[in-house]
Order: sequence, then C-alpha cells, then structure tokens
Amino acid sequence: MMWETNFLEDSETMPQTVPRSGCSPPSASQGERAVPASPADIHHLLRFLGATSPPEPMLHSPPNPLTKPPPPYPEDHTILERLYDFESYPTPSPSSDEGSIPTVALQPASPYNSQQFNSVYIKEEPNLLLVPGFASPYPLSPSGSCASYGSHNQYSSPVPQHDEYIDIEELLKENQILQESVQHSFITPKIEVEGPRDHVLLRSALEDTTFQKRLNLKPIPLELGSVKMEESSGGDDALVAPDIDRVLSMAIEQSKRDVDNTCTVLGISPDPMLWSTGDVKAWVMFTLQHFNLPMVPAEYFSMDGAALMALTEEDFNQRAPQAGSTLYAQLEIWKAARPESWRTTQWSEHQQSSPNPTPAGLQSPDDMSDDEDSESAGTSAGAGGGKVKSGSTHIHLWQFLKELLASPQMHGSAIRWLDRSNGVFKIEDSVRVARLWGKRKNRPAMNYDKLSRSIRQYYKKGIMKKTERSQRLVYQFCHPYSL
DNA sequence: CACTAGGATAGTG
DNA sequence: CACTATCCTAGTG
Repeated sequence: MMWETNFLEDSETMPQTVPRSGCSPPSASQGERAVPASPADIHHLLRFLGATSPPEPMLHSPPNPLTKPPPPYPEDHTILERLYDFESYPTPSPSSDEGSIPTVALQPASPYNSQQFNSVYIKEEPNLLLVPGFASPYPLSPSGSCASYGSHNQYSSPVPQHDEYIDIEELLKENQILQESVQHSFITPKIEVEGPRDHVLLRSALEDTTFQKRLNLKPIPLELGSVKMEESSGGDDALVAPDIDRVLSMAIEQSKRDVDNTCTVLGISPDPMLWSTGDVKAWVMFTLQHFNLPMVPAEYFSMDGAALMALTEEDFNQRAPQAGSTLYAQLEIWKAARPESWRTTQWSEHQQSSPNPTPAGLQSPDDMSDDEDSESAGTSAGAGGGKVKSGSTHIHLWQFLKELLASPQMHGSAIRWLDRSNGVFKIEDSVRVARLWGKRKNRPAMNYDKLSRSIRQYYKKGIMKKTERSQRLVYQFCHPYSL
C-alpha cells in the first residue's frame, strides 16, 4: 500500500516539522485486488425491495458462473483505500499488518466484514458512514443507506447472523419518516404526489441491468404491487408500497451522498455541466476504478462536462467498450442529482422535519457551494454534539501534496509525478489542487496563489527546491520528503 | 493572463 | 513559535 505506507511514515514516524533521516522505502506490496462488485451488496438491495426469494444466508450467496474473475488492476485498491480514509485522515496506524486495511476496504459493503469494518472505518465520524456506499457496485447502495441512517449497531453486532438480512422495519424505525406515517401507511402523503418523478432516478438505475448480467441475477420486478415481502407477517401488501417508497427515498439520498463524497474526493463540482476537461477525466477514471472496469486512455474523454453530458450511450461504448454503459448510467445518476434537481425532490421536503435541515432553496447555484454539504451532511448526522471535523486540519501542505500524488488514478489529472525518484512533480490543474487543499484545511478561499506561496516557503525550509530548469507548475521535493 | 518570487502581517494551535 | 493564510507588489513568458 503505497499511500498507506507513505502516509504513516510521513505523519507519524516523521517528526512534525523536519524529518531527520531518510524514510524507509515505500513498500509497494500489492494487496488484494479490489472487488467492489460485492454480491452481498446487491443482495441487500434485492432484499430491500423484497424482490429476492428465500432468506438464504448470504454467506452462501449464489455462485456466479458467468462472473469472470475481475481483471487485475494493480493499483485498484489505492483508490478505495484513499476513499475510505479520506474523511478520517489521518489513518489510524495499522502498524502490525499492512494487509488488513486494504482487505477490509475491498469489500466494505459486505456486512460480513462488519467487525473489522467497524473498527477500522466507522470510528466516531458520521461522515464515514456515508462512505461505504462507494464500495457498492451499485450506485444506490442500500448498505450505505442503512449505515448512514444511524443504525450503527446494524453493522457492529458481534453476531454475524444478525446481518443476514435487513429487517426493513427496524431500519425504517430509525428514520423519522416512519414514525409519522407508519400508522397511516395506507395513506401515502407527499410521496404519491410527486413520487414517480423522483424515483425516476432510482428506477432507471434499477432498470440498468448491467450489474444483473454481470452477476447473473434475475431482473428485479419493479411493479410494487407484485413485490412480495418476505416475512411480511401481516401479508398486507398495501404496506409495501409506502415502505418501498421510503426505502427508495433513502437510496436516493444515499445516491446524493455518494455523489457528494465523490465530489469531495475528486474536488469536482456535483454538476457535470460545470466540469472542466480535467474534472471529466478524473471522474471517468474514478468511475472506472470504482466499478472495477477496464481502464481506457483518459484522452478518450478529453472534453468538458457539457460535452460529456451530450454523449450518447453509444458514444460511451465507443470510447470504453466494456464500460460505456456503466459510465453512461452513472452520468445519468449525476445528471439527475444535479443540485437543481435535488431541490425539487420529495427528499428535501422530508428533510424539513429533520433536526438539521438543509434549506433546499437557499443553496446558491454557483459552482462550488456543493462540497460543503457533503461535509455538513455528515456533521448533521452526528449525535447533535461535538464538532466533527473531516480529516486532519493539521496536515502539512507537502504531506497533502504527496497524498494526492500517491493516488494518481484519482488525482493524476490534477497533480502527478514527473520524476518519482527525484521527487519532481507537476501540478496539472492548479485550480483543483488548490480547491482540494482548501477543502482539507477548511479554507474555502484557498486558491493557487496562496497555495503556491506556501509551497515557496518550503524553499527556505528545505522541504522543496526549484527544479534545475524551472518549469511552470513543476516543483521538487528535497530528499527525505520525496520518499 | 497565469504563474513566479518573496515581503509583510495576521491567525491559530 | 511553527505553519500557514492572506494580501500585495514586482517580474516573467
């Protein structure tokens, strides 16, 4: 784990200011490969929708004869790793076994990793609860929704069987919505009024059968009336529809959070229309990585967000034959999740009654007011108390830059090594790097002017130096720092 | 115009 | 006090 290792050395082994001796060489041990396509996760979704048949233990989830072993992407794990630690930076020291974290990170959506998962990732930061959704091969991760709704013990139970299936009642119990409407569940209040519209997003995602094909699953019947809830004691199907609506709402919310989290990690706007070429490439690379799809040259997507949004599914398939559909479907999610769209969803209305409502209409449509709400969303999910900070605000700029450099798949379009062994790197997208830095330090006004001023301070401190032939946006770490 | 360079000063843990 | 964050002026390609 390159990033992991680097970080540990940088921020913990190293003194806070100046490292005296050289760092130990980065161990490029290849951990397990990422397997984001967890059948268990999909299983959860199916169970959510009551579409699965027998409550079979997921430990014995059906074999997928057609599922070919995922191709090797040597650095897949780094993204997920990075992702899972992003909000909780710095990473707790897993000094003893390097392998455990990546392994857990690879299937975080599976409840069978619950104990490890909890201990490693959940910690006490609510934001982290949002993150598991990323691991899902499915954009609307039910496990993510579940976790983010505060049922922490759902995944912290020491009894594995507990996770075998999700008790939908129990899950929903934690959602205040249920409290209000469970007695009159025959009445579907606002949901029915504008229901179909805002479920379009989820439904379209559900109708995307790519993952079903991949996992050799049967299509999900979307007719709510025909859905048969297992163990629905009353056998009252009328109960199902509103419950499903709520679950869908939760899933949609999770989808929004996934989008927001991706925005935070990549430093891009939630609105694809505002993406620069670099943003588009970053998003494409990230999405491919995230869904464990074959990489394609980033140049195939040398276009801005507006152009990307204009692509047809065929266009996507041409550029990325094996991944086009997924990319297209994902982009549809993002389109639907554009801030304007979310304002009109029923979800935001329901939020009015929540303790910390996000005024849906007040969010200014300007470009970067977005990523704040991914953070505040996590904060508001917290137990009303203490300040919840995302990441460490004590990180040094040079550490942060190395952090970005260590995940080239995600940030390669913003900053990358030119000469790794000599610590020479280039900032490709100064705006985005500054944005990410400002986000990390909670300095919304950060820009490249200020960031570069801080970098220049490093010249005097001997942390960085000018390259021999000075080029724009190219910097060089001094020796111990580049390791 | 975006970037480089570096002085000055304020803020914060 | 260290480490920025912010602001600013001057210079470069």
